[in-house]
Amino acid sequence: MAQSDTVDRILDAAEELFAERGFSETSLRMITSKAKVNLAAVNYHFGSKNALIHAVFARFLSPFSATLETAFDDLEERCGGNPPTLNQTLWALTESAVRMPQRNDRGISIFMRLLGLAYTQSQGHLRKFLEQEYSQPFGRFMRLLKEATPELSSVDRYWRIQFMLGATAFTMSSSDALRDILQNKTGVETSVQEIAARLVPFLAAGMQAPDKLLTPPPESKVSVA
Amino acid sequence: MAQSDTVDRILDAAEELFAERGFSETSLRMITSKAKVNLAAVNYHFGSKNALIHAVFARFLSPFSATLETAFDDLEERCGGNPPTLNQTLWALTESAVRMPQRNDRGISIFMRLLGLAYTQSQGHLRKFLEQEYSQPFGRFMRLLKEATPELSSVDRYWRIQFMLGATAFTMSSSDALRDILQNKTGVETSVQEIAARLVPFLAAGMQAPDKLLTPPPESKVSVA
DNA sequence: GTCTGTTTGAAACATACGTTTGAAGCGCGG
DNA sequence: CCGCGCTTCAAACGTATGTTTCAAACAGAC
Repeated sequence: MAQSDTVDRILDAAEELFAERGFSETSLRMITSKAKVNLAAVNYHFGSKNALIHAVFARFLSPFSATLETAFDDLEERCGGNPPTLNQTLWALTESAVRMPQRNDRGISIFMRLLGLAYTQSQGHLRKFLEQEYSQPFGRFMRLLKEATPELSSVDRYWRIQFMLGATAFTMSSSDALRDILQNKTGVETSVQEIAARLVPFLAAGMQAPDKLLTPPPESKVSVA
Repeated sequence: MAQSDTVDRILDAAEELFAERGFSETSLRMITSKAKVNLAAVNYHFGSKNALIHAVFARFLSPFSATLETAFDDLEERCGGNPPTLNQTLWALTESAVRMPQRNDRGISIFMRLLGLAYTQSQGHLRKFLEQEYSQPFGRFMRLLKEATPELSSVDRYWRIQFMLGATAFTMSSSDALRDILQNKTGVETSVQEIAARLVPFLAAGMQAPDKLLTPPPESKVSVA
């Protein structure tokens, strides 16, 4: 291709390997040999391994971020002044993720897994990069969530958002494995879209759970060993 | 103490470092220098780094597993034949975790964070170790969940359990950080117990969400970039 | 006190990593 | 054809890792 396809081959290989093995556990040598390029190419084109990680994220996060912004625009316009509901907000998010232009059939899975890893493998530099690069759509999502759940105290909302993020990031980060397990056990095939379709109602219900509900642990006489 | 406290010092240091940095990112040299023991001591007493990781888990998972079993025994006895409710089951679990005999004040946080990491940093050997070592209480928990949610199809239940695990593991694995953020933003202090008290209702509500509820994405005209 | 098995200690080993180097190869305008 | 950017390549560098080695220190039994 026009602009040296070496850089794309590296990004493709890195994306896939990062997704299936994590960042620290993936060496530049694995990446370059999978991409069939010279080892030095990574440092030549990207500067460092960390910069490569950033580039991998930027490649799919930037289009996603744009798609998401227009989805939120549409949503807010459609609601004309009234704040969108929780369900609508969550759907706008998952729809944007699912509709992303894919490089290949596993695109969505990789995308999800990488996002999960980003949250999970607390690589300081990655977190910083994502925060300062994509703070706008993230902040907007938070604002929409806030307007959609006015009945929650901000502390309650804070924790429940963390729970949502957790359920999402975790599930998505191992969606491939979970799908395979289910497939083996029951023969049921599951698409990422279906997982999302099950996840959203779960999240919405949890988010709107009756109350802090400080259920006293029901009279347990557990004798601690 | 009697049986060389070297091994305990190593376990203490390893536990703490693993919890705050992850497994691959923690070197044996960090561990041994924090524990003030010789580098070779790890390989002498445990055999390998992986075996050390297993030992760290076994040290708190075995008592926990025992505590959990008696909690489930109590619960089932108290229900006399009837299957315990979802709330009861979840509470039995979190109660057991919280009531664990602690080595120090941060014990619970470390415990939680390690569990989160175990699920999250897909170290093949760890997963295998945990599966074959603690399959019994885990399987029992699954059975209780199944009996507490007979209205769910097994596929629905499967996914919702994953969502619960995700919310829990993720939240717990970063509970320290999340607590600090909230503290800085609002000045509110939060104990692990309080997090659990907020998490359980969230999980229960999500688990019992109305239905698969295949909400059609509400008429979006998103133009994908 | 001496012997024996266990534990510690300092040093080295082999390997893997991210990164750098400098020469070779390439495409292209002059 | 030459010369000049950009890119590729093989090789090396420096560092960090997990693990091994073997001698010294130790503790308890006789």
